[in-house]
Amino acid sequence: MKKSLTIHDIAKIADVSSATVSRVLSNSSYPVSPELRSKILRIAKEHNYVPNLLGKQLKTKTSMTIGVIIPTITNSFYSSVILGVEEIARKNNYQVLLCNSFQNPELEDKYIQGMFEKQVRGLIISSISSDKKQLKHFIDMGLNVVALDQKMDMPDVCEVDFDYNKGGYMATRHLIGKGHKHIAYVTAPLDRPSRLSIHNGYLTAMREAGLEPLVEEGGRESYSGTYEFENGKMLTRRLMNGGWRPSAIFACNDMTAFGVVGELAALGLKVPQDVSVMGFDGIDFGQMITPPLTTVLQPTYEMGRIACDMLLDMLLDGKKPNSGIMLLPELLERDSVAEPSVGPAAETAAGTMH
Amino acid sequence: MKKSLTIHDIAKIADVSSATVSRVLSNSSYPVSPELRSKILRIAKEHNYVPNLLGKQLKTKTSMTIGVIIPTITNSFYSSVILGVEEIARKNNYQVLLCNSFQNPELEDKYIQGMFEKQVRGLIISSISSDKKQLKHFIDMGLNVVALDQKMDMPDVCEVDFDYNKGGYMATRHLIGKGHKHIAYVTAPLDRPSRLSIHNGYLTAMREAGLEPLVEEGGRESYSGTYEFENGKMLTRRLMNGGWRPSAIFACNDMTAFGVVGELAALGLKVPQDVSVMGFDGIDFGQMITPPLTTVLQPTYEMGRIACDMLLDMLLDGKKPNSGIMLLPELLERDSVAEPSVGPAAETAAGTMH
DNA sequence: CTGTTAGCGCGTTCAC
DNA sequence: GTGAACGCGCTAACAG
Repeated sequence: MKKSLTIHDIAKIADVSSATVSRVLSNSSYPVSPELRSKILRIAKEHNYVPNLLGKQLKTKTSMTIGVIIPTITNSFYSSVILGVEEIARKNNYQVLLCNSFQNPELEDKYIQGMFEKQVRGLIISSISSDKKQLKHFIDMGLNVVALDQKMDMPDVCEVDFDYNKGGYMATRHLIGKGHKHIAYVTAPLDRPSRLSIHNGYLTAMREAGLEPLVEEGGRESYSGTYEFENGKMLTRRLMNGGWRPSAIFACNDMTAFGVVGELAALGLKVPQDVSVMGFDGIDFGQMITPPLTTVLQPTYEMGRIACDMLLDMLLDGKKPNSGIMLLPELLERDSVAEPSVGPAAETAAGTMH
Repeated sequence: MKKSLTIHDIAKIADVSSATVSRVLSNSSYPVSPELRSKILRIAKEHNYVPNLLGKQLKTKTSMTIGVIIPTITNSFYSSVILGVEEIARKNNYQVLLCNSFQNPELEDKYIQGMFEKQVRGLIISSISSDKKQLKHFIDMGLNVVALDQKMDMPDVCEVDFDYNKGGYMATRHLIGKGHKHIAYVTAPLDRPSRLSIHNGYLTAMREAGLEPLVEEGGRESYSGTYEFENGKMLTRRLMNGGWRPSAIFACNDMTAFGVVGELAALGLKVPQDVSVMGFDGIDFGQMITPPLTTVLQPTYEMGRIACDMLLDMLLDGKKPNSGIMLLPELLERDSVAEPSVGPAAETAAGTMH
């Protein structure tokens, strides 16, 4: 195993001081004569010089890396966000330290500590931890934080948010606009701000239209990877066995909507002829099922890019950008929503109007 | 912004030397009297001491972080692998630096260089770069590498492999066992070892059974996120317009299979009654479509865990484990494959036998 | 323009 | 059992 060179080795070979070598190799603006510069550059290249950033970082107190903490990378929402984060990071010569917290607060804290020890001073986090004490402490010590997806409500923490409320409202309005009156909402547990907001949007739209809402809420979630899907199936079964048969079902996310579609098929019901289905998220897989899923698009990649941009602004300029940003939803109209048929479901609906 | 303490600050407060503080706080085996030990521990805790790992790493020449380079995290195959990698890393107090190469060799090289500069000495990589010169150099300099998914054929590089060949063979055998004679294989470009292997397994099984193979190969791929799906659709269209109508279609991966299923539906054909479809990968979404996809399971999470274990072995013991490991495929029987019907497709098949 | 020197925070000899 | 002193690789102040 070959030993790697230091600036001192290069200095010795070039017969100059290590300071000069440093000035050249670190692209310092400090003046160095063209001859020496090219000579040092040549020698460094010849010997495959690779700088040891630890030395540099120790001195300059900057580790060119940012941390990202998310629940789990296998959720395509987050993997897409990360792709955006990494793109911006790369363009600024930063690297990304990835952590999956599984929504475990202790793990989350441990990760933050570990990153701070490595002198990471920029963090993008989708946090669930209710106890912000530790994070607060690190922020005092110089950590810059951008919150993603989940609100933090902390001073000095920038947020990249998405208008879940409006998304829920838009989706419901779309269904109403198609003529639906019996619109059910199926959701994972309403224990997170984002879910509550979508739910709220749904309720608002229903109320506005003078329609009676019907919400089915799932049980405690697990990280099986198919929880959402199973939840969608289960809630649909419950829904269709109830007396109040919806002509449209709105799901809190696309994976849950897949479950809804699957269960509807199992019950012999056609989408969208018999029942319309609306998702939320806009993941790629939505267009791969039959029929392609009508849904609300959440600009995940863009969220990642923006979050990283904000973080780098904080890191470089030391200035805190406008406290936050709110991204807007967009309706992705595909084929899983249609006007209610004049079948039994619609007739029941008409019946309730008298 | 508060300033963080160093061991010297702690030493001053405790009225001892920084050496003693270091010995206590770094869990050194060096003997220190119990009184001093507890005193130092107490003071460190009271003052929220957080070690600066850069100093430690500079001294000990070990950065407790491993690098992972993959084509793109949005591919659920890789995100699942990474989850496994990170779990093992975390249990060993390592952290993960994530890079998406988009199969761009220059980006790949740049990332490797960047990591090496940060003193990362362990790398898990799914490389596409044909020019291994740079990597070879870094290995000489002390980089430990585990290749994932893509063979590297380099000495000193451990491989975690999957028996794609056998997987392709098993899938085809399964179809044959169900009574299919007209089995087509649709695939993304055969430009990667893994794809060639699956293809090979298919050919072998067909040849053994005295059946005529039919392969449809897609055009150059992009990273649109839905390339595989579109490719599956396109190839299916081409296939069903041809004279030789298959009773079963085997796709090189699940996403492509989704495209096959979707296009078949668009053509008015039912799966599996009219045409059977077999996927490859075993991603979670496979069970979320209708009908649930029969496929070959690739133990991605396990691959990640094993790769990371191997890497840590190399890193800690300095020893190179047995050069590689090969994971075996498993058939995941769901509902997209059935016996061929006695419809037109089967009759045509029978016809060719005479 | 160039070199000398002094740390960054930590671990580790080597004396005591 | 403890402390003083040195150095990991690099940058930045200062002097020339």
